[in-house]
Amino acid sequence: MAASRARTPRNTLSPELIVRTALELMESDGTSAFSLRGLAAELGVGPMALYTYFRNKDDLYDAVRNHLMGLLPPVPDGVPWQDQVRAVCRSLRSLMLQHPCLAQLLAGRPLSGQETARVAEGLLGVLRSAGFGKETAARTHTTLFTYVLGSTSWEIQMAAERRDPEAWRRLRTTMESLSATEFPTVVELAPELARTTGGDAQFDYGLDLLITGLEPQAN
Amino acid sequence: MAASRARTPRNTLSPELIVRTALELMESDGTSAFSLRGLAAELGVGPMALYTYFRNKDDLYDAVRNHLMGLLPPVPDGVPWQDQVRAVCRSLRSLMLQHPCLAQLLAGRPLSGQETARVAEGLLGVLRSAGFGKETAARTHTTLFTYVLGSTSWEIQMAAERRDPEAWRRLRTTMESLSATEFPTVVELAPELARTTGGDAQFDYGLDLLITGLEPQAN
DNA sequence: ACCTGAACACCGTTCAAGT
DNA sequence: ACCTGAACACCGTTCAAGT
Repeated sequence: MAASRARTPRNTLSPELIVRTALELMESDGTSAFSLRGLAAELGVGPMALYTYFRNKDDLYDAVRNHLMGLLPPVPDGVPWQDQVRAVCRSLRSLMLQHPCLAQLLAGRPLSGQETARVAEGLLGVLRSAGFGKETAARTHTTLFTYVLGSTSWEIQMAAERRDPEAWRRLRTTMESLSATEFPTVVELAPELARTTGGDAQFDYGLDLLITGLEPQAN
Repeated sequence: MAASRARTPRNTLSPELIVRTALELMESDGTSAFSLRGLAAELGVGPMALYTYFRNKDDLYDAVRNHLMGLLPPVPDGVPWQDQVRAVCRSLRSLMLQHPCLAQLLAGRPLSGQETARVAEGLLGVLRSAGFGKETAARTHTTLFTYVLGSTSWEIQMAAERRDPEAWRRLRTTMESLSATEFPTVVELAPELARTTGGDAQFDYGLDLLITGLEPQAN
């Protein structure tokens, strides 16, 4: 909002500045409220100035996602493969929690860019070193990646819901209106369900289930 | 497209007709191309006619999701709990594959409606009968649900990518440009990775890992 | 190359009005 | 109640033009 009046002088724009500002905007106003026109206003330029650096909105989205994926830490060395897998999955999850727009950018856009390959490389390397076969390593990578994506996206979604009073009221209303004869188990487990929509313990529970299932596959 | 010229007479609209037409439109033209104005045109009415039945676009989205969730088959009886869990998860997955918009409707909208509770009831009932504790049953439900959501959304995304020539070309270019020294494992496992982005075998692999991990929890 | 300004073809939604 | 029509405040993107 700060610079939306002042005209930014020429040659001060750059891909990095645009990506950084886009990210800030997505985080302050929400991913769905993001627009190229709003970004241009924030940067103090006309909407068309952005087209010098990005071919279209999706191209910018890819750049933001690539930037975020570059922030992932390297895989830790010298620990059992189970802990390496845990570390990679937790890193991705906490990056998504820090930057909620990443959930939409990963799920809603086709794959591209070197940075996405870096996650795959880290995880696949761990699995291969642990003795997983080629096909099993690839399958395991997809399984772990989609588990992290799905569970963390859901967690972000539920957290957003809790902040939106209207959505939260509707959810409470639905839960309370559930007939105890038609939905006995949901009604009985309502408190437990409310407690297990997210958080580290919930994430680790599912992750440990997967890792336990994986152990026979290693040699 | 058929009725976009003719004026539909009064009192022929209904929530059911609107939801059904919306679903058809999302499946023929893609979820992202869907608009209230396009839906109204298809129904042969003005855009504002829809607001008699739905408070806004999100309200219509919820109705479409609720309609789809109502199509889920009941949990099979008289088989081991592992097979019941498998059946519930596979049902949800195949419903998502049949109606790709469901992925976006589940991930992008807050929870609401009785139909979403039906899935939870089915799965939680199975787990409780198998001897899972309250908290463990709730945790397991969230884990299984987010696994199905994440893996199937990813599969749908990858399938869409394969149909889009531009996206597909970019992905191939990225994969081929990966340096074999920086990304040795990704390059080595490229064929396996391409084969394991989706399909029944990939889905069941992850599901079986989870179920294997769950077995000690049952009594 | 870098950026502007006007214009096009869209959106969801509000408001006042008609039946 | 059911629906229309005009209007508002937006979009992403193209095109021609300026520096």
